[in-house]
Amino acid sequence: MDQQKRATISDVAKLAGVSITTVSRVMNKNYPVKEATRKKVEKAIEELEFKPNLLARGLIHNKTQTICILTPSIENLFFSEVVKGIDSVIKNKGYTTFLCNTEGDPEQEKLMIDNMKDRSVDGIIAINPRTKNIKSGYYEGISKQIPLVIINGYNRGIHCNYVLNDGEVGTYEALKYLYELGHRDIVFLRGRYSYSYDVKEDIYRKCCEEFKLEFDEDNILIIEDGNGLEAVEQSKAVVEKIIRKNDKVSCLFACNDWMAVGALKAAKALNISVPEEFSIIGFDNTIISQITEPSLTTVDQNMTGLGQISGNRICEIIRDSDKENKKIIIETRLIHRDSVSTKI
Amino acid sequence: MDQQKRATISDVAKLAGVSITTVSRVMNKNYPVKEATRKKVEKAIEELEFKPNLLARGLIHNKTQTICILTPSIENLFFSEVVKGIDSVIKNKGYTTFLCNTEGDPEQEKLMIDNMKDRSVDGIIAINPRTKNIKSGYYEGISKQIPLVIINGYNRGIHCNYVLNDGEVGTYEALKYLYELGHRDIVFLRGRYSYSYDVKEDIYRKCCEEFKLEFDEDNILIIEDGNGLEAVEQSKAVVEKIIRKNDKVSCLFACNDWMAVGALKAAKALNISVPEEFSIIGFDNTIISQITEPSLTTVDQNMTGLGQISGNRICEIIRDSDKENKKIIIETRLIHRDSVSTKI
DNA sequence: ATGATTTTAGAAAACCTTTTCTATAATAGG
DNA sequence: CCTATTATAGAAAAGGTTTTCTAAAATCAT
Repeated sequence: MDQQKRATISDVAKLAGVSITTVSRVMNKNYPVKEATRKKVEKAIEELEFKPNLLARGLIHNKTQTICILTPSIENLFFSEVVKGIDSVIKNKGYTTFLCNTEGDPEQEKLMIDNMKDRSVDGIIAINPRTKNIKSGYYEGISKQIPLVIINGYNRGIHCNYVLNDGEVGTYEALKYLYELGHRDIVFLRGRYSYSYDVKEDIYRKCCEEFKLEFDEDNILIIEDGNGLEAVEQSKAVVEKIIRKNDKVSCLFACNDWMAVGALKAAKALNISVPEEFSIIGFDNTIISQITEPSLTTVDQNMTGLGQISGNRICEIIRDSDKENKKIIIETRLIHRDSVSTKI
Repeated sequence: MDQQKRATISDVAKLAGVSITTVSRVMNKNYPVKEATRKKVEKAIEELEFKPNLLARGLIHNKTQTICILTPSIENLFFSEVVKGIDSVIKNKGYTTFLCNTEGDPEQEKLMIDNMKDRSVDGIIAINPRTKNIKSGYYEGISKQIPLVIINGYNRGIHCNYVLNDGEVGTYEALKYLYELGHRDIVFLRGRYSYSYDVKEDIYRKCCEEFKLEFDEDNILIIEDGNGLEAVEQSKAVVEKIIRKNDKVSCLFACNDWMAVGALKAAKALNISVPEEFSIIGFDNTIISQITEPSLTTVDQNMTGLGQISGNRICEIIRDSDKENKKIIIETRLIHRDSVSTKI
């Protein structure tokens, strides 16, 4: 490797016949320099292709123009869409992103944040961080040391900067929609381990009351893994079972699109047509909801927007350090596609 | 923000009553230190929760324990799967990843690499970089300055470290499979701008000769955007057109799963059943191939493996700098699902 | 022309480590 | 007991920048 040594500021100074101080001033335009001197220096900079060493700069300012994105799994459509949103805005502000995959492990989450502190990142955006670390106050502590934005991890009483989508309203509207189409026996399908599922189940229970539906605990289906093909398989299994068991059920609300796909596959396996005989609503509006046959009616979370807003927010926090914490809520929106029809 | 100042090495030295040199030696264990002194120092380190500043360290060694992953679009399933693979191996070797989204723009690609050089990353992994930058020799130049691995961008005569999947064999096997099932009029569907599509088209043309198929230039379909919903829409349009126009065609080979989904949708729109009346083979074996109805027969690229091998390779290159370039080829594998049947 | 003020530029300290070189203390060998 | 060697520790330089403080040069007012 012919690592031809990069020119340093003193190389430039020597070539231009000035001091390094002057070169620095020409680079940063933060102090007047006589026109003639500037020209000389600029010529030398050009000639040597001088680019300042960002590590040295970071060492002085204790700023690195880097932001860390913490995610449970980058290969999940939901997260990668959010990451894209974040990246698209902070890039324009001169930041570069460190990506940390925690694999959903609370301990790794902490280790990685430690690592990021050691690397002097300017801010951290944690996407769906583990509830455990939020509730324990860990994040609240971090938030006092370093600019932090938490996406989808709001906990009452824990003071941090949050950006989250309104899962409550989204769920309510989806359920109400089913109700208004005449459905009375609605299956609710969720994963076991996420705060967002708890919130949705809560709304489901409230809706049953509000709409005076005959509540049946068995209509709440729980699977273990909430994402990916595992979620599809598991959902398929439990949905097949409930349909076989209870022929009154005419529709299903799934906490995310994966689960909805599983439901779709269950219906297909039982030779039940969607949406004519069975309606399905998903959540997230990931790209898969447009690929299934029929396409999925689902609740849009505006994931890119979630990312963009978080990106802007972290920059704000970095800029004027100690403003008070904020909780920013992104609206959801029911997307009508082909997996829902009126109750016959 | 109560950025309580982190302890520095000299704080530790002062507290322990030794020189900073000694503290450094205790930290790095690269020089003998008397047991009693070590104890004192270790106690001080613990007490002050001292963690060395990685920027300062990087400045000296010109190593930062960071690796840059360059990708056209992280929200694309294919890329995010590869990223996950890379991340999983380099994490264990103490590296942290910078993520750069180029949005497929050759100029951004170069800017970001510049940025990464300024940040003194230890190595760069470029996933599906733009052909233009490879052919122009740009990457060959970079490769001489900094450890570099190119995933899926092999170009004969351009000397770099490559990791790639065997698109040629994968394509050949898929086409041969269709041929052996009795298909004689095979549509080929590709995107415009990627080298990997060129490779596949090449094989397609060779297969037509080898299998003595009646070659028809019109059976090569080209769409503009190769990925995501755009690819689905565009594919649907062109496939509908070709089926309408030429009723002999009985099957289609798509250069990736998105395009295959588009073909699936086209068939659906024309009320042609897959696979009974029309067979479709995709490429990549992304998760969507298991979600479509029917599920897609496709060529598996082992994306996680691609990532893992690239991660290991970059570490090797970083370690012993100037070994010769290597080209590592990952095998592909035809995955049989439900979108292909014998020609009736 | 002289002194006061403003421009412009450089020297040196600072940021936090690592590493080389030097010096002292401890041990061994005679 | 004295010298030669080894074990241990510190001072200082280096890495590349920014910034403060000081000094010289140029401008202005009188």
